[in-house]
Amino acid sequence: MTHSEENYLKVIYHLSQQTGKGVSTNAIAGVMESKPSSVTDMIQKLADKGLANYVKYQGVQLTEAGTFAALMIVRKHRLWELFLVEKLDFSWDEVHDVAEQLEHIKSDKLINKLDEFLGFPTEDPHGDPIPDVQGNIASVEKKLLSEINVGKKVLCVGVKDSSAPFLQYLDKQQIALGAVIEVLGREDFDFSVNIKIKDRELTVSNKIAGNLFVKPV
Amino acid sequence: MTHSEENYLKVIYHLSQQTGKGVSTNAIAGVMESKPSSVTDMIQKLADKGLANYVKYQGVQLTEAGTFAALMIVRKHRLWELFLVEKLDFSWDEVHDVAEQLEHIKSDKLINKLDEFLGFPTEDPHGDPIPDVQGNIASVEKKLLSEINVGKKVLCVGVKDSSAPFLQYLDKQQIALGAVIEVLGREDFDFSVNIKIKDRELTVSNKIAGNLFVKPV
DNA sequence: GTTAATTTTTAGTTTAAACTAAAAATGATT
DNA sequence: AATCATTTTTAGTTTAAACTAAAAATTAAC
Repeated sequence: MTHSEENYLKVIYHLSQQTGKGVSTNAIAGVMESKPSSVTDMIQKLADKGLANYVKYQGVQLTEAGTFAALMIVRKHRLWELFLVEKLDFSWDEVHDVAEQLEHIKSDKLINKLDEFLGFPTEDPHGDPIPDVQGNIASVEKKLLSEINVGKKVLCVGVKDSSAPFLQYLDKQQIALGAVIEVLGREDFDFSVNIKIKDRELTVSNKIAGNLFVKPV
Repeated sequence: MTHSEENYLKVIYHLSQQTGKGVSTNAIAGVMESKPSSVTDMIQKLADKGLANYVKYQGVQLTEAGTFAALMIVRKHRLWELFLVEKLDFSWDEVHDVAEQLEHIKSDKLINKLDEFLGFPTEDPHGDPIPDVQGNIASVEKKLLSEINVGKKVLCVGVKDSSAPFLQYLDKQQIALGAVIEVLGREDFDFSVNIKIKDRELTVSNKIAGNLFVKPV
Protein backbone atom coordinates (compact mmCIF):
# COMPACT_ATOMS: atom_id res chain seq x y z
CA MET A 1 0.00 0.00 0.00
CA THR A 2 1.43 3.38 -1.01
CA HIS A 3 1.43 6.56 1.08
CA SER A 4 -1.06 8.07 -1.29
CA GLU A 5 -3.46 5.15 -1.04
CA GLU A 6 -3.24 5.33 2.73
CA ASN A 7 -4.00 9.03 2.71
CA TYR A 8 -7.07 8.47 0.58
CA LEU A 9 -8.31 5.67 2.83
CA LYS A 10 -7.94 7.88 5.86
CA VAL A 11 -9.77 10.81 4.28
CA ILE A 12 -12.60 8.62 2.98
CA TYR A 13 -12.90 7.03 6.39
CA HIS A 14 -13.14 10.39 8.17
CA LEU A 15 -15.63 11.84 5.70
CA SER A 16 -17.86 8.76 5.74
CA GLN A 17 -17.97 8.80 9.53
CA GLN A 18 -20.33 11.73 9.30
CA THR A 19 -22.17 11.54 6.01
CA GLY A 20 -22.93 7.86 6.49
CA LYS A 21 -23.48 7.34 2.77
CA GLY A 22 -20.98 7.30 -0.07
CA VAL A 23 -18.37 10.02 -0.06
CA SER A 24 -18.32 12.40 -3.02
CA THR A 25 -15.33 12.94 -5.27
CA ASN A 26 -15.46 16.67 -4.67
CA ALA A 27 -15.47 16.32 -0.89
CA ILE A 28 -12.35 14.17 -1.03
CA ALA A 29 -10.62 16.59 -3.40
CA GLY A 30 -11.57 19.45 -1.07
CA VAL A 31 -10.02 17.86 2.00
CA MET A 32 -6.93 16.67 0.18
CA GLU A 33 -6.49 19.95 -1.66
CA SER A 34 -6.25 18.08 -4.94
CA LYS A 35 -8.36 17.87 -8.09
CA PRO A 36 -11.48 15.74 -8.57
CA SER A 37 -9.95 13.98 -11.56
CA SER A 38 -7.06 12.77 -9.42
CA VAL A 39 -9.57 11.50 -6.87
CA THR A 40 -11.47 9.53 -9.51
CA ASP A 41 -8.25 7.82 -10.56
CA MET A 42 -7.43 6.79 -7.04
CA ILE A 43 -10.84 5.58 -5.95
CA GLN A 44 -10.96 3.38 -9.02
CA LYS A 45 -7.66 1.93 -7.93
CA LEU A 46 -8.90 1.39 -4.37
CA ALA A 47 -12.02 -0.30 -5.75
CA ASP A 48 -9.86 -2.57 -7.94
CA LYS A 49 -7.96 -3.61 -4.83
CA GLY A 50 -11.14 -4.46 -2.96
CA LEU A 51 -10.70 -1.64 -0.45
CA ALA A 52 -13.69 0.41 -1.60
CA ASN A 53 -17.02 0.02 -3.33
CA TYR A 54 -17.39 2.52 -6.08
CA VAL A 55 -20.23 3.22 -8.48
CA LYS A 56 -19.62 5.93 -11.06
CA TYR A 57 -21.17 9.27 -10.14
CA GLN A 58 -22.30 7.93 -6.77
CA GLY A 59 -19.24 8.26 -4.57
CA VAL A 60 -17.18 5.72 -2.64
CA GLN A 61 -17.69 3.63 0.45
CA LEU A 62 -14.93 1.65 2.11
CA THR A 63 -15.26 -2.12 2.21
CA GLU A 64 -14.62 -3.99 5.44
CA ALA A 65 -11.00 -4.45 4.38
CA GLY A 66 -10.73 -0.76 3.49
CA THR A 67 -12.23 0.33 6.78
CA PHE A 68 -9.85 -1.86 8.72
CA ALA A 69 -6.88 -0.49 6.79
CA ALA A 70 -8.09 3.07 7.47
CA LEU A 71 -8.50 2.32 11.17
CA MET A 72 -4.94 1.03 11.36
CA ILE A 73 -3.71 4.30 9.87
CA VAL A 74 -5.79 6.32 12.33
CA ARG A 75 -4.40 4.11 15.10
CA LYS A 76 -0.84 4.84 14.03
CA HIS A 77 -1.48 8.56 13.63
CA ARG A 78 -3.00 8.93 17.08
CA LEU A 79 -0.46 6.78 18.89
CA TRP A 80 2.37 8.78 17.33
CA GLU A 81 0.68 12.05 18.29
CA LEU A 82 0.44 10.89 21.86
CA PHE A 83 4.06 9.77 21.82
CA LEU A 84 5.18 13.16 20.57
CA VAL A 85 3.22 15.03 23.23
CA GLU A 86 3.84 12.70 26.17
CA LYS A 87 7.39 11.56 25.58
CA LEU A 88 8.99 14.21 23.40
CA ASP A 89 7.26 17.21 24.89
CA PHE A 90 5.67 18.50 21.70
CA SER A 91 2.76 20.91 22.06
CA TRP A 92 -0.55 19.75 20.62
CA ASP A 93 -0.39 22.08 17.63
CA GLU A 94 3.01 20.82 16.49
CA VAL A 95 2.22 17.13 16.26
CA HIS A 96 0.01 16.87 13.24
CA ASP A 97 2.49 17.27 10.39
CA VAL A 98 4.96 14.89 11.95
CA ALA A 99 2.28 12.31 12.76
CA GLU A 100 1.12 12.55 9.14
CA GLN A 101 4.54 11.23 8.17
CA LEU A 102 4.92 8.71 10.98
CA GLU A 103 1.53 7.12 10.28
CA HIS A 104 2.94 5.65 7.06
CA ILE A 105 5.75 3.66 8.68
CA LYS A 106 5.11 0.00 7.94
CA SER A 107 5.75 -2.30 10.89
CA ASP A 108 3.12 -4.04 12.95
CA LYS A 109 5.69 -4.77 15.61
CA LEU A 110 6.63 -1.10 15.86
CA ILE A 111 3.13 0.19 16.37
CA ASN A 112 2.17 -2.51 18.85
CA LYS A 113 5.34 -1.98 20.87
CA LEU A 114 4.67 1.76 20.80
CA ASP A 115 1.14 1.11 22.03
CA GLU A 116 2.56 -0.92 24.91
CA PHE A 117 5.24 1.72 25.64
CA LEU A 118 2.49 4.33 25.98
CA GLY A 119 0.44 2.05 28.28
CA PHE A 120 -2.29 1.07 25.81
CA PRO A 121 -3.91 4.51 25.75
CA THR A 122 -7.50 5.00 24.58
CA GLU A 123 -7.34 8.67 23.62
CA ASP A 124 -4.92 10.87 21.70
CA PRO A 125 -3.85 14.38 22.84
CA HIS A 126 -6.94 15.91 21.22
CA GLY A 127 -9.29 13.55 23.00
CA ASP A 128 -9.95 11.42 19.96
CA PRO A 129 -10.24 7.67 20.52
CA ILE A 130 -7.40 5.38 19.47
CA PRO A 131 -8.43 2.19 17.63
CA ASP A 132 -7.00 -0.96 19.20
CA VAL A 133 -5.05 -3.63 17.35
CA GLN A 134 -8.30 -5.30 16.23
CA GLY A 135 -9.70 -2.06 14.87
CA ASN A 136 -12.16 -1.41 17.69
CA ILE A 137 -12.72 2.28 18.31
CA ALA A 138 -14.91 4.20 20.73
CA SER A 139 -17.42 6.40 18.90
CA VAL A 140 -16.74 10.13 18.81
CA GLU A 141 -19.22 12.89 19.40
CA LYS A 142 -19.11 15.62 16.82
CA LYS A 143 -18.52 19.03 18.36
CA LEU A 144 -19.70 22.56 17.67
CA LEU A 145 -17.26 25.03 16.17
CA SER A 146 -17.89 27.24 19.20
CA GLU A 147 -16.36 24.57 21.43
CA ILE A 148 -13.14 24.09 19.50
CA ASN A 149 -9.91 25.33 21.03
CA VAL A 150 -7.89 28.03 19.33
CA GLY A 151 -5.25 26.62 16.99
CA LYS A 152 -7.10 23.41 16.20
CA LYS A 153 -7.92 22.28 12.70
CA VAL A 154 -11.30 20.69 12.18
CA LEU A 155 -13.42 19.25 9.44
CA CYS A 156 -16.81 20.74 8.74
CA VAL A 157 -19.20 17.78 9.08
CA GLY A 158 -22.71 19.11 9.62
CA VAL A 159 -25.07 21.81 10.79
CA LYS A 160 -27.28 22.04 13.87
CA ASP A 161 -29.57 24.68 12.38
CA SER A 162 -30.45 23.69 8.85
CA SER A 163 -32.60 26.70 8.04
CA ALA A 164 -32.26 28.38 4.67
CA PRO A 165 -30.79 31.65 5.96
CA PHE A 166 -28.04 29.77 7.80
CA LEU A 167 -27.26 27.50 4.88
CA GLN A 168 -27.24 30.52 2.56
CA TYR A 169 -24.81 32.23 4.85
CA LEU A 170 -22.50 29.20 4.80
CA ASP A 171 -22.83 29.08 1.05
CA LYS A 172 -21.92 32.73 0.69
CA GLN A 173 -18.89 32.30 2.95
CA GLN A 174 -17.96 29.13 1.04
CA ILE A 175 -18.12 27.03 4.17
CA ALA A 176 -18.98 23.57 2.84
CA LEU A 177 -19.21 20.05 4.25
CA GLY A 178 -15.78 18.52 4.11
CA ALA A 179 -14.04 21.89 4.34
CA VAL A 180 -11.12 22.22 6.73
CA ILE A 181 -11.42 25.06 9.21
CA GLU A 182 -8.55 26.28 11.32
CA VAL A 183 -9.53 28.16 14.48
CA LEU A 184 -7.18 31.13 14.59
CA GLY A 185 -8.62 32.99 17.55
CA ARG A 186 -11.64 33.83 19.66
CA GLU A 187 -12.77 37.27 20.90
CA ASP A 188 -13.32 37.43 24.64
CA PHE A 189 -15.88 40.18 24.15
CA ASP A 190 -18.52 38.45 22.02
CA PHE A 191 -16.98 34.98 21.51
CA SER A 192 -16.87 35.49 17.78
CA VAL A 193 -14.41 33.12 16.12
CA ASN A 194 -11.63 33.95 13.74
CA ILE A 195 -11.16 31.10 11.29
CA LYS A 196 -9.13 30.18 8.23
CA ILE A 197 -10.81 28.27 5.46
CA LYS A 198 -9.16 27.48 2.11
CA ASP A 199 -6.49 30.10 2.78
CA ARG A 200 -9.11 32.79 3.48
CA GLU A 201 -9.39 34.30 6.94
CA LEU A 202 -12.78 35.36 8.25
CA THR A 203 -14.66 35.97 11.45
CA VAL A 204 -17.89 34.22 12.34
CA SER A 205 -20.20 35.10 15.22
CA ASN A 206 -20.70 32.88 18.24
CA LYS A 207 -24.16 32.10 16.94
CA ILE A 208 -22.77 30.82 13.65
CA ALA A 209 -20.06 28.83 15.42
CA GLY A 210 -22.68 27.34 17.72
CA ASN A 211 -24.56 25.85 14.80
CA LEU A 212 -21.75 24.29 12.89
CA PHE A 213 -20.75 20.70 13.67
CA VAL A 214 -17.09 19.96 13.27
CA LYS A 215 -14.79 17.04 13.90
CA PRO A 216 -11.07 16.95 14.56
CA VAL A 217 -9.14 16.34 11.34
CA MET B 1 14.64 16.08 -0.78
CA THR B 2 13.01 12.78 -1.78
CA HIS B 3 13.41 9.43 -0.04
CA SER B 4 15.36 8.17 -3.02
CA GLU B 5 17.78 11.10 -3.01
CA GLU B 6 18.35 10.56 0.70
CA ASN B 7 19.08 6.88 0.16
CA TYR B 8 21.63 7.68 -2.50
CA LEU B 9 23.34 10.29 -0.32
CA LYS B 10 23.60 7.79 2.50
CA VAL B 11 25.06 5.06 0.30
CA ILE B 12 27.55 7.41 -1.35
CA TYR B 13 28.57 8.70 2.06
CA HIS B 14 29.17 5.20 3.43
CA LEU B 15 31.10 4.04 0.36
CA SER B 16 33.28 7.13 0.22
CA GLN B 17 34.18 6.76 3.89
CA GLN B 18 36.51 3.96 2.89
CA THR B 19 37.58 4.44 -0.68
CA GLY B 20 38.41 8.07 -0.06
CA LYS B 21 38.15 8.91 -3.73
CA GLY B 22 35.12 9.17 -5.99
CA VAL B 23 32.54 6.42 -5.66
CA SER B 24 31.86 4.33 -8.75
CA THR B 25 28.47 3.94 -10.36
CA ASN B 26 28.72 0.18 -10.15
CA ALA B 27 29.53 0.17 -6.43
CA ILE B 28 26.45 2.26 -5.72
CA ALA B 29 24.26 0.05 -7.88
CA GLY B 30 25.65 -2.99 -6.09
CA VAL B 31 24.82 -1.73 -2.62
CA MET B 32 21.40 -0.41 -3.62
CA GLU B 33 20.56 -3.52 -5.63
CA SER B 34 19.64 -1.38 -8.61
CA LYS B 35 21.05 -0.84 -12.09
CA PRO B 36 24.00 1.38 -13.02
CA SER B 37 21.86 3.38 -15.43
CA SER B 38 19.50 4.32 -12.61
CA VAL B 39 22.48 5.41 -10.57
CA THR B 40 23.80 7.64 -13.34
CA ASP B 41 20.42 9.39 -13.51
CA MET B 42 20.36 10.08 -9.81
CA ILE B 43 23.94 11.23 -9.37
CA GLN B 44 23.43 13.74 -12.17
CA LYS B 45 20.44 15.01 -10.27
CA LEU B 46 22.41 15.24 -7.02
CA ALA B 47 25.16 17.12 -8.87
CA ASP B 48 22.59 19.55 -10.31
CA LYS B 49 21.40 20.24 -6.79
CA GLY B 50 24.90 20.96 -5.56
CA LEU B 51 25.00 17.92 -3.31
CA ALA B 52 27.67 16.05 -5.25
CA ASN B 53 30.55 16.65 -7.59
CA TYR B 54 30.34 14.42 -10.59
CA VAL B 55 32.58 14.00 -13.59
CA LYS B 56 31.43 11.54 -16.23
CA TYR B 57 33.13 8.17 -16.00
CA GLN B 58 34.95 9.22 -12.84
CA GLY B 59 32.47 8.61 -10.07
CA VAL B 60 30.87 10.93 -7.50
CA GLN B 61 32.00 12.71 -4.40
CA LEU B 62 29.67 14.47 -2.02
CA THR B 63 30.03 18.21 -1.61
CA GLU B 64 30.08 19.76 1.84
CA ALA B 65 26.32 20.25 1.62
CA GLY B 66 25.85 16.67 0.44
CA THR B 67 28.02 15.30 3.22
CA PHE B 68 26.08 17.24 5.83
CA ALA B 69 22.78 16.00 4.45
CA ALA B 70 24.10 12.43 4.51
CA LEU B 71 25.28 12.83 8.10
CA MET B 72 21.85 14.03 9.15
CA ILE B 73 20.31 10.90 7.64
CA VAL B 74 22.86 8.69 9.40
CA ARG B 75 22.08 10.59 12.61
CA LYS B 76 18.38 9.91 12.23
CA HIS B 77 18.91 6.26 11.35
CA ARG B 78 21.10 5.57 14.35
CA LEU B 79 19.01 7.50 16.85
CA TRP B 80 15.90 5.61 15.74
CA GLU B 81 17.73 2.30 15.99
CA LEU B 82 18.72 3.10 19.52
CA PHE B 83 15.17 4.17 20.37
CA LEU B 84 13.80 0.90 19.04
CA VAL B 85 16.25 -1.19 21.04
CA GLU B 86 16.27 0.82 24.26
CA LYS B 87 12.69 1.98 24.54
CA LEU B 88 10.64 -0.46 22.49
CA ASP B 89 12.62 -3.59 23.30
CA PHE B 90 13.52 -4.54 19.73
CA SER B 91 16.41 -6.94 19.22
CA TRP B 92 19.37 -5.62 17.23
CA ASP B 93 18.55 -7.62 14.11
CA GLU B 94 15.01 -6.29 13.86
CA VAL B 95 15.75 -2.60 13.84
CA HIS B 96 17.29 -2.01 10.45
CA ASP B 97 14.26 -2.16 8.16
CA VAL B 98 12.18 0.02 10.45
CA ALA B 99 15.00 2.55 10.93
CA GLU B 100 15.36 2.68 7.12
CA GLN B 101 11.84 4.04 7.04
CA LEU B 102 12.07 6.28 10.09
CA GLU B 103 15.26 7.97 8.87
CA HIS B 104 13.21 9.73 6.17
CA ILE B 105 10.83 11.51 8.54
CA LYS B 106 11.32 15.24 8.04
CA SER B 107 11.34 17.24 11.26
CA ASP B 108 14.36 18.80 12.89
CA LYS B 109 12.42 19.23 16.07
CA LEU B 110 11.51 15.55 16.16
CA ILE B 111 15.04 14.25 15.81
CA ASN B 112 16.50 16.71 18.27
CA LYS B 113 13.83 15.93 20.86
CA LEU B 114 14.43 12.22 20.29
CA ASP B 115 18.15 12.81 20.81
CA GLU B 116 17.37 14.52 24.10
CA PHE B 117 14.89 11.78 25.11
CA LEU B 118 17.63 9.19 24.62
CA GLY B 119 20.12 11.27 26.63
CA PHE B 120 22.28 12.51 23.75
CA PRO B 121 23.83 9.12 23.03
CA THR B 122 27.10 8.81 21.08
CA GLU B 123 26.72 5.25 19.82
CA ASP B 124 23.94 3.22 18.25
CA PRO B 125 23.11 -0.39 19.24
CA HIS B 126 25.78 -1.71 16.86
CA GLY B 127 28.48 0.48 18.33
CA ASP B 128 28.51 2.93 15.45
CA PRO B 129 28.93 6.61 16.30
CA ILE B 130 25.93 8.94 16.10
CA PRO B 131 26.56 12.32 14.42
CA ASP B 132 25.51 15.28 16.54
CA VAL B 133 23.23 18.09 15.43
CA GLN B 134 26.17 19.90 13.81
CA GLY B 135 27.24 16.85 11.86
CA ASN B 136 30.22 15.97 14.03
CA ILE B 137 30.88 12.25 14.16
CA ALA B 138 33.53 10.14 15.89
CA SER B 139 35.61 8.25 13.39
CA VAL B 140 34.98 4.53 13.12
CA GLU B 141 37.55 1.84 12.91
CA LYS B 142 36.99 -0.58 10.09
CA LYS B 143 36.84 -4.16 11.30
CA LEU B 144 37.99 -7.48 9.93
CA LEU B 145 35.38 -9.92 8.68
CA SER B 146 36.77 -12.43 11.19
CA GLU B 147 35.66 -10.15 14.04
CA ILE B 148 32.08 -9.67 12.90
CA ASN B 149 29.31 -11.30 14.92
CA VAL B 150 27.09 -13.91 13.34
CA GLY B 151 23.91 -12.41 11.85
CA LYS B 152 25.41 -9.02 11.11
CA LYS B 153 25.41 -7.43 7.68
CA VAL B 154 28.52 -5.56 6.64
CA LEU B 155 29.92 -3.69 3.72
CA CYS B 156 33.15 -4.85 2.13
CA VAL B 157 35.43 -1.80 2.34
CA GLY B 158 39.02 -2.93 1.94
CA VAL B 159 41.72 -5.56 2.23
CA LYS B 160 44.53 -6.00 4.72
CA ASP B 161 46.57 -8.26 2.46
CA SER B 162 46.61 -6.79 -1.02
CA SER B 163 48.67 -9.53 -2.63
CA ALA B 164 47.73 -10.82 -6.04
CA PRO B 165 46.68 -14.31 -4.90
CA PHE B 166 44.32 -12.85 -2.32
CA LEU B 167 42.85 -10.34 -4.71
CA GLN B 168 42.46 -13.04 -7.31
CA TYR B 169 40.66 -15.21 -4.81
CA LEU B 170 38.25 -12.36 -3.98
CA ASP B 171 37.77 -11.78 -7.68
CA LYS B 172 36.96 -15.44 -8.31
CA GLN B 173 34.45 -15.47 -5.42
CA GLN B 174 32.98 -12.17 -6.65
CA ILE B 175 33.72 -10.46 -3.37
CA ALA B 176 34.10 -6.83 -4.41
CA LEU B 177 34.50 -3.50 -2.66
CA GLY B 178 31.03 -2.21 -1.86
CA ALA B 179 29.51 -5.68 -1.69
CA VAL B 180 27.21 -6.45 1.20
CA ILE B 181 28.15 -9.55 3.18
CA GLU B 182 25.87 -11.20 5.69
CA VAL B 183 27.62 -13.36 8.27
CA LEU B 184 25.48 -16.49 8.49
CA GLY B 185 27.61 -18.57 10.81
CA ARG B 186 31.08 -19.44 12.09
CA GLU B 187 32.57 -22.91 12.59
CA ASP B 188 33.94 -23.51 16.07
CA PHE B 189 36.46 -26.00 14.68
CA ASP B 190 38.49 -23.82 12.30
CA PHE B 191 36.71 -20.44 12.60
CA SER B 192 35.82 -20.49 8.94
CA VAL B 193 32.96 -18.13 8.17
CA ASN B 194 29.74 -18.85 6.35
CA ILE B 195 28.63 -15.78 4.45
CA LYS B 196 25.95 -14.67 2.04
CA ILE B 197 26.90 -12.33 -0.76
CA LYS B 198 24.53 -11.27 -3.56
CA ASP B 199 22.17 -14.13 -2.65
CA ARG B 200 24.99 -16.67 -2.89
CA GLU B 201 26.11 -18.58 0.18
CA LEU B 202 29.74 -19.54 0.59
CA THR B 203 32.30 -20.38 3.24
CA VAL B 204 35.58 -18.52 3.61
CA SER B 205 38.49 -19.57 5.80
CA ASN B 206 39.54 -17.69 8.92
CA LYS B 207 42.60 -16.50 7.03
CA ILE B 208 40.47 -14.97 4.31
CA ALA B 209 38.13 -13.39 6.85
CA GLY B 210 41.12 -12.03 8.72
CA ASN B 211 42.25 -10.08 5.69
CA LEU B 212 39.02 -8.47 4.63
CA PHE B 213 38.08 -5.11 6.07
CA VAL B 214 34.37 -4.55 6.56
CA LYS B 215 32.17 -1.90 8.02
CA PRO B 216 28.66 -2.14 9.51
CA VAL B 217 26.02 -1.30 6.88
C1' DG C 1 -39.76 19.32 -18.47
C1' DT C 2 -36.13 21.77 -20.69
C1' DT C 3 -32.29 24.30 -19.89
C1' DA C 4 -28.46 25.71 -16.97
C1' DA C 5 -25.12 24.77 -13.45
C1' DT C 6 -22.52 21.61 -11.09
C1' DT C 7 -20.23 17.39 -10.45
C1' DT C 8 -17.77 13.64 -12.15
C1' DT C 9 -15.35 11.16 -15.47
C1' DT C 10 -12.36 10.47 -19.47
C1' DA C 11 -8.43 11.33 -22.23
C1' DG C 12 -4.16 12.84 -22.60
C1' DT C 13 0.19 15.25 -20.37
C1' DT C 14 3.89 15.76 -16.74
C1' DT C 15 7.32 14.34 -13.29
C1' DA C 16 10.14 11.15 -10.55
C1' DA C 17 12.27 6.99 -10.34
C1' DA C 18 12.97 2.93 -11.82
C1' DC C 19 13.98 -0.18 -15.86
C1' DT C 20 16.18 -2.41 -20.74
C1' DA C 21 19.01 -2.23 -24.58
C1' DA C 22 22.40 -0.12 -27.13
C1' DA C 23 26.26 3.10 -27.60
C1' DA C 24 30.42 5.18 -25.82
C1' DA C 25 34.31 5.55 -22.86
C1' DT C 26 37.70 3.51 -20.01
C1' DG C 27 40.96 0.02 -18.62
C1' DA C 28 43.27 -4.39 -19.28
C1' DT C 29 45.71 -8.01 -22.37
C1' DT C 30 48.47 -9.37 -25.42
C1' DA D 1 49.13 -0.10 -30.28
C1' DA D 2 45.09 -2.66 -31.24
C1' DT D 3 41.71 -5.51 -29.55
C1' DC D 4 38.71 -7.18 -25.86
C1' DA D 5 36.20 -6.81 -21.63
C1' DT D 6 34.24 -3.97 -18.40
C1' DT D 7 32.15 0.10 -16.86
C1' DT D 8 29.37 3.93 -17.62
C1' DT D 9 26.29 6.65 -20.11
C1' DT D 10 22.51 7.62 -23.30
C1' DA D 11 18.08 6.92 -25.23
C1' DG D 12 13.84 5.36 -24.84
C1' DT D 13 10.08 2.67 -21.95
C1' DT D 14 7.22 1.81 -17.67
C1' DT D 15 4.58 2.88 -13.49
C1' DA D 16 2.43 5.80 -9.97
C1' DA D 17 0.48 9.94 -8.96
C1' DA D 18 -0.49 14.10 -9.90
C1' DC D 19 -2.29 17.54 -13.34
C1' DT D 20 -5.41 20.20 -17.42
C1' DA D 21 -9.00 20.38 -20.58
C1' DA D 22 -12.92 18.55 -22.49
C1' DA D 23 -16.86 15.40 -22.41
C1' DA D 24 -20.59 13.15 -19.97
C1' DA D 25 -23.76 12.53 -16.24
C1' DT D 26 -26.27 14.33 -12.51
C1' DT D 27 -28.68 17.88 -10.00
C1' DA D 28 -30.82 22.32 -9.70
C1' DA D 29 -33.51 26.22 -11.60
C1' DC D 30 -36.92 28.23 -13.94
